[in-house]
Amino acid sequence: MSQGRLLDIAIREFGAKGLEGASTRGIAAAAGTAMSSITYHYGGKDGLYLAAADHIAQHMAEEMADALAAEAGVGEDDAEGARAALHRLIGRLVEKMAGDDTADSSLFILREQYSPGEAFERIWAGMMGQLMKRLADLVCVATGAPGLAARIATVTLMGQAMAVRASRAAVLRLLEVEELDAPTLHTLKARITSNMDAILDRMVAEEQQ
Amino acid sequence: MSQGRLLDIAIREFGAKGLEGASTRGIAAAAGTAMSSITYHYGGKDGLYLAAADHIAQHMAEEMADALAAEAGVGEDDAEGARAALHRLIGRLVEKMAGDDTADSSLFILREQYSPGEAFERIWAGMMGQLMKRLADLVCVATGAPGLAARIATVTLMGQAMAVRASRAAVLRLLEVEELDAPTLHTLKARITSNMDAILDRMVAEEQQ
DNA sequence: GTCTATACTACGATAGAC
DNA sequence: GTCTATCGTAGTATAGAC
Repeated sequence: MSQGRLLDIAIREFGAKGLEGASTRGIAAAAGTAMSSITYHYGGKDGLYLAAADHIAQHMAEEMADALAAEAGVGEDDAEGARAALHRLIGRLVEKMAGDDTADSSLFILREQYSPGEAFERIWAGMMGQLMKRLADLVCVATGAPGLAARIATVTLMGQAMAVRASRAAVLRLLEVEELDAPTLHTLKARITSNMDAILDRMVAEEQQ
Repeated sequence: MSQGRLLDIAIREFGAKGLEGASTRGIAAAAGTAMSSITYHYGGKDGLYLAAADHIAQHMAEEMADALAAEAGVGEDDAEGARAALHRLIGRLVEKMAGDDTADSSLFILREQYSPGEAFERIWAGMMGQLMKRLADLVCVATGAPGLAARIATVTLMGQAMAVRASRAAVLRLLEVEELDAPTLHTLKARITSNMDAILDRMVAEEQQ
């Protein structure tokens, strides 16, 4: 029995039904194993839930690792370098949010944010916090805005990337498409990139006035 | 037994655990009534779920009704009027998303968008679709951008407003606050408003070039 | 390590008292 | 209309075979 496969199924089930709502029987059955193997490997339902959170954090860290590493060299006063780094990171984020493979883990995270517990702690510590703080630092360097203003702007940048994931069905309805096809995604990415430049330019102007 | 109160509790439970995960026993107990009264009033679990969706649609329609009505008079070529209307509508949306009273229904809607069914149909038809299409029309008038470009821009505007709701815990962590207090919310609203102007200005420039 | 068997609790639906 | 009682099913945990 592959533990990775069991964790993927657990993420899907916990994401869809929550810790209480999902059943270890259902998860075990979907993974083609006995329920008691969950007890053996993870100590029970709660242990499986935390292991699922760790699995998400690890997977996301791997997905963003190269993108984060590539931007590690941006200096304190390299505004253009910071902006280019933001373009790459937000662009990567939009692609991830648009892809189908983030659906299950996104729902898991969305729910965990609704009532944050130990699982959110691990996801934040594992990857999410690192990424968001890095984005905020880059906004700082790109605009010269103070920390708090940069962090608030970061929230609005991330929100644009997350819209296609959190509000997928509504977005598809509004755009009158069946799925997020390549041309639509390309147009959306271009819009978000252009928005980001417009926002950063305005923040630079606000700092200078 | 107040049916409104039962539906509020149902929205909370269904939002947290999903249709399968939530239990009619738990919902009835929280509402201080017998489980069989759900069967009597709504025919069963599925009926209660759809009634909860209708309740959300009705409540949101009431909350946004005056804001939508006030913008109904914006003409076809009134770019400034359209921009002012966008400011008011998005501002209202940010406040709603920041408030605690949208937490339960937001989670219900987020989950329903993950695997849309009859319940999403009703929420979209009842309010959400109307609001998003109106926003897109206003972006059209404000920028002169064609329909598809305006709808895609609308997605990015809505995303900024929804970030504080969908990613609440992460936002609080990044901003290093315990809750979304008035000064923080004010700063965020100002940022989103300013972002919107920057985006719309850029779209106007893109159309003219 | 993975399975079956079992004990106990909680689920949704329904029938019927009032 | 709202309640209690009951049925069949499905849940977690655990013990123990292999």
